[in-house]
Amino acid sequence: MALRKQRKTLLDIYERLYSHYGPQEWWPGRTRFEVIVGAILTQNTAWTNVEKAIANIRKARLLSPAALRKIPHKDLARLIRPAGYYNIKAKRLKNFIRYLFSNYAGSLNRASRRPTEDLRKELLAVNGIGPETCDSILLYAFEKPVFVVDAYTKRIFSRHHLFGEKADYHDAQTFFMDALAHDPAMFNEYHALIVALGKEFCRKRPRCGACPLKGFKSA
DNA sequence: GACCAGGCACATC
DNA sequence: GATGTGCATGGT
Repeated sequence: MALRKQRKTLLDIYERLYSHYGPQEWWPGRTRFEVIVGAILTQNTAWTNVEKAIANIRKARLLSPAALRKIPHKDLARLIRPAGYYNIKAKRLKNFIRYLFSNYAGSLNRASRRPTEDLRKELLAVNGIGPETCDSILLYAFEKPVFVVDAYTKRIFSRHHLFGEKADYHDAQTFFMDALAHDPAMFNEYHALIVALGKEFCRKRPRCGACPLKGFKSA
């Protein structure tokens, strides 16, 4: 009963966002590998800065696991400079690459055949890949049915009292995954819509203005 | 010039 | 287990 209400609330919000923003066509990356690189580079960073970093890697013709494996840390750090935290992110990219080669011979296709739960555990064990980056990779690179929670999700849903202010990542994720069908395409669109809404209206300092969730009442 | 962005690991209490 | 801090560029 409570779950049905939760489901209706979540679907109502989804409908509002979808009719306001339309399809988001995420992730903005051309290949699986590019999606993963973006997922790491966008940690606490504006996407416009990530685009510059990825463009630099592409221009240097290094946007592949094998190429990034060979390039020295220092050179990689220089290329991704616009994305900020470039030293730590270069290390994180290298950590992922090392994992990919030692477990899957550098093949994302091989990795994608692994059961979701196993893949999730492995990714979380890579230093520099936390819950959001991990789930972004699972959903957007591997099309696994995993709901991605980010700062906007927590902010928006706690401000609307749909879950507590101190709900952690797993609490928030469970809120969606318990109530919704496990459909990767829908999870993809929902998270992307939340980010679209967040960017426009729900930054740290909210500016609700013409927010499509204005006046929203949960079921 | 302050504030913020599609986090994460690590130190300290 | 909770809370604080470093990591850094570029846009508003």
